[in-house]
Amino acid sequence: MNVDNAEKDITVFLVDDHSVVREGYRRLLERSAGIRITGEAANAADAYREFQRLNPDVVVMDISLPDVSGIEAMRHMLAREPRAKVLMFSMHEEPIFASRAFQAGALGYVTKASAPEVLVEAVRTVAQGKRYLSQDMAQALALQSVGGGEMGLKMLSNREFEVMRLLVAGDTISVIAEKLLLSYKTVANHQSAIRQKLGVETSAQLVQLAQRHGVVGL
Amino acid sequence: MNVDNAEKDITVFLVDDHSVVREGYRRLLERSAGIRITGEAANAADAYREFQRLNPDVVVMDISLPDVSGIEAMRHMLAREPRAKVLMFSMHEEPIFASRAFQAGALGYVTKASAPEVLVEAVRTVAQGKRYLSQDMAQALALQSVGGGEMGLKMLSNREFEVMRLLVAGDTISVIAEKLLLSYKTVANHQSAIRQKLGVETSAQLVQLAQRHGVVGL
DNA sequence: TTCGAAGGCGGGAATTTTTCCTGATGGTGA
DNA sequence: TCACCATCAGGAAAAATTCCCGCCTTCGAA
Repeated sequence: MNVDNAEKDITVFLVDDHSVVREGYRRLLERSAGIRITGEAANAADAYREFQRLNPDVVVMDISLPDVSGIEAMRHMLAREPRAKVLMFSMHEEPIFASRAFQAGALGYVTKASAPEVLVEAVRTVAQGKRYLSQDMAQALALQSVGGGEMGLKMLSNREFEVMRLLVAGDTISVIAEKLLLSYKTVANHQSAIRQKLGVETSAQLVQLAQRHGVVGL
Repeated sequence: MNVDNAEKDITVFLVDDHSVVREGYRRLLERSAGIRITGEAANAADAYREFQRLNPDVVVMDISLPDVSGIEAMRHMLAREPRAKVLMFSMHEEPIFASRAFQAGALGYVTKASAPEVLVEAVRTVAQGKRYLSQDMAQALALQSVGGGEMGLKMLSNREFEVMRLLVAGDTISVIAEKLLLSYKTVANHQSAIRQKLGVETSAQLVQLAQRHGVVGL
């Protein structure tokens, strides 16, 4: 924290809806030399606004946010500032989430189950503009691509995937429309497309399929 | 530990599988006077062993653990030491979790979405042997009991239960009607009754509720 | 640069599903 | 016996879903 380092400090912006978890990030990262927390947000809307104002080196973003998903929030940021470096930090161990995150432009993906040092390591790596993938996730992703695994969910577009997750979570069409700022009709149409693409007839089947592929929470 | 403080400090034992989250607990609680972290564990097995050794005043336990659930772990502890004070700290906003936690003997339940001070407050309250329930959860639990909510699959008639299982299994109304030798209308009407009695709006919610109650296989 | 494919959005109309109300039947316990 | 409830099912109305369409925007290939 002396002046020499100040210009080299990596500024980090935290996005997570659980304040206790943010405390955890903060403590871990601030204990590491050359890393400084420059701000926090608990939801996507705040995150986007603060991100523009602070222009941090790295955004550490949880996937599960109260309003829209962290992946959506990241997309939003990247649309405005394509050089933003986003590190996704999620409780989801399922490779599909990492896959989606990278596809949407994330530079890194780390699960919360990882050792604390992994997060620090990931932040440093991402700050340099390099990709980072935690060990366990790399393993899982590799196995997935080899095994050919879950054909189904891959054919969903981003929007469809988003809608599917909320449907599986139990949200009604109306609630989803509100959350995603879409019309009821659009969401209903997405739902039809999802059912068709995945070849399911009932919501229960959709839930089961999603659960088999590990798309459980948010 | 000198004698003066030892008898006044509240000793807290943390159980959570995410180390970053444990850091968050630790930071928050240690910043509060009169609270001391005496140990940590990342899974139920370790938690149980350490609990016996350390005999802390309060156990702060996450519900989601890698091996068995935090509720099971708590049950285990209470079997050995009925006076153990366990504060459940979970990401689940659904009242069913709080309900089950209290039923199993928890003294407190706080969601991770709560403000940090709430956790500290809860630890102090629980340490005194008093129950603690976070504001949002109290609200949800109250509404649930008033609204008749998901008191249980018990209020379903035999026929309704039968239909529910098939619905959860993914069968369409038509298929169920065939299997049970009923008219489409009858099954559809049963479905309506089921939804109403269980207080769910979507099939996905129904599946989740059924799964929580262990109606998974057949 | 132009073109076409694809994703995303949402309206309209037809169709299907769900809800709500009603009545009939048979069993059960007070 | 009688009240009650589970079960079954039909009709009508309401809601959800599907299928079709058109309009944008983006993006990569020609």
